[in-house]
Amino acid sequence: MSKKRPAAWRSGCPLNASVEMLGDRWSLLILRDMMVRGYRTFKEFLGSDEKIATNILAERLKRLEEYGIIAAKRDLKDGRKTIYTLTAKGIDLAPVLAEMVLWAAAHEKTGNQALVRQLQRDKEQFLREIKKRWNE
Amino acid sequence: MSKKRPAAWRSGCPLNASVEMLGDRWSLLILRDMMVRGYRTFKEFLGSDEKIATNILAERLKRLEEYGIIAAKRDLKDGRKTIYTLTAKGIDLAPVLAEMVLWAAAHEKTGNQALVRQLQRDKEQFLREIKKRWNE
DNA sequence: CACGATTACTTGTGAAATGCAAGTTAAATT
DNA sequence: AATTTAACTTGCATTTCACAAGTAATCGTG
Repeated sequence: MSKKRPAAWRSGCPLNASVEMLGDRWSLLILRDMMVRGYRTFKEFLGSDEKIATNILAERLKRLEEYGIIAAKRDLKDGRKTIYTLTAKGIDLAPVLAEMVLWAAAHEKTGNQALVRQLQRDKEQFLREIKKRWNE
Repeated sequence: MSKKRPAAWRSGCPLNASVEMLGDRWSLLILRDMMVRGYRTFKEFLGSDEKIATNILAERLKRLEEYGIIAAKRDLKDGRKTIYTLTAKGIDLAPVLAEMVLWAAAHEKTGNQALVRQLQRDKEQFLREIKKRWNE
């Protein structure tokens, strides 16, 4: 029942650690939703374009929390809701997401041009804004 | 038998495109091996620390080629070998890998400190060197 | 306070991906 | 000609994923 994380990484390479934490088809999209769109609840994540299944979303949120990338706490105003937030570790993923967005936008036909142009114009400022927003 | 790539992405978001191409536990490690270590053959990839299985490696190489991230050609000196190289699209992934390495190194206990320090000292020069090396 | 709606999950089940071991083919080396 | 090497392929057990349905706690409304 309870999933165990591996006690140690497959190798000591930092890239391997990243891949073991984030190398799947959903984790980075959840973080995008938090970072760029300001999503914070289960239901909001479910509403994203990619249509994640509820059991997968629940499992990924738990994983990300175990890895210290996000934090979960009850909503004080509405006890049904869980509020998910980025930790410092999670906020530090912004440059990774930014580079992945720029790469795909440069080589594939993609939408979301507002975000892409903003990144192309001034990536550093974009990253500063995300940090600032989350440190409030 | 023959795997079909999805005709269209799950969504138009560029991050989703990146995740669909690279969001698994092996693709980025193969690219790391090419980019950082200079590996170019099936056997070299097999020798990496993370111990990929031969069928998975074959499938991933095919995928990466289909996506235009790497190119495969026969070795003219040794007809048994296939030489895998990065395309321009593949070389452009260097910033993504660099940010993932820096992130993991900042938040996890990892090895490969030589690479990490080099990136921390001067990421831009590191990226220039990779480009230069691959454009020869 | 009863009752329907909402939120965040959990469970069941079939399909697909993964991992391991072994086998195959073509080309080079001895 | 026989052996070795490189790059796969195949078979099979295990794990993960995806879809649909169900459930428990909490909330808003009459």
